[in-house]
Amino acid sequence: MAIHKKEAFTMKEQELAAFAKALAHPARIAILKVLAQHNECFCGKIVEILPLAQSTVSQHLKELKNAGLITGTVDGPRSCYCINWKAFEKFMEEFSFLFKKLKVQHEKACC
Amino acid sequence: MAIHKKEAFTMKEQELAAFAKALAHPARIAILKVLAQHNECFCGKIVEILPLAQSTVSQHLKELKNAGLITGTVDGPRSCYCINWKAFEKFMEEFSFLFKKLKVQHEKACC
DNA sequence: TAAGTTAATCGTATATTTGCGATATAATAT
DNA sequence: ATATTATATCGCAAATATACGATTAACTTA
Repeated sequence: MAIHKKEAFTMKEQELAAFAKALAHPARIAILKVLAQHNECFCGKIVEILPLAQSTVSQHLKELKNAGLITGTVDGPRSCYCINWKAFEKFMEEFSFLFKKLKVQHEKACC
Repeated sequence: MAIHKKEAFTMKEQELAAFAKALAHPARIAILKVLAQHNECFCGKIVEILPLAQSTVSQHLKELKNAGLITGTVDGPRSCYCINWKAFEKFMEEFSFLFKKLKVQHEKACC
């Protein structure tokens, strides 16, 4: 492909795509579930529950963190991860807004 | 990586991830916008608007179609693509449901 | 200080995605 | 029948993503 063309699209399109990408792997959705269900949400707990190696879980956590969906704070030798509900909600709203906007545009264009 | 472990997760997790994946590229979000804004939504129109080669657009359309987000019907020498609003709405609802479920679980776990 | 625990990072292998030109296919128009 | 048009598919190159073992870093405990 040579060069990625993501920068050719609008910031909003890129943002939405990045959010969707963070959720685009079942492991990351499963991790969010674990984080929601357990209050003390450190990496080892997730490794215990999911069928993935520690390094793999750590990598998925990093991606969720980069996307802003979770926060990670150092807690002694551990890292405590939590869902960033505000960011999560914001993204959900933006997707819902996109969907509604598309519907309105479609109605204008064809009906 | 040797082996993908997607099959180790629940069907629902895989479904949601697959939907997110379809939206995980700005080009595909841009394509959905074009489809919503134009009533006659064939491939050439999209190629005209987006800074991508025809084969690339065709590939993105294929992925959106595989994810069930759009339908494509042959219309003479062209293919007419339309957003599958029902499927789109269903997925939006499932994501919104996931989000709400996570919040409820989190409240039970920590408050 | 030494040993143990936890998680991040590195290195590597493999799979998938992205992108495009070229070609093939299918319908239309001349 | 031939040329034209529109799109799908093929083949390739390069970038990314996924997965894991090994190592490193950082903190805790004995």
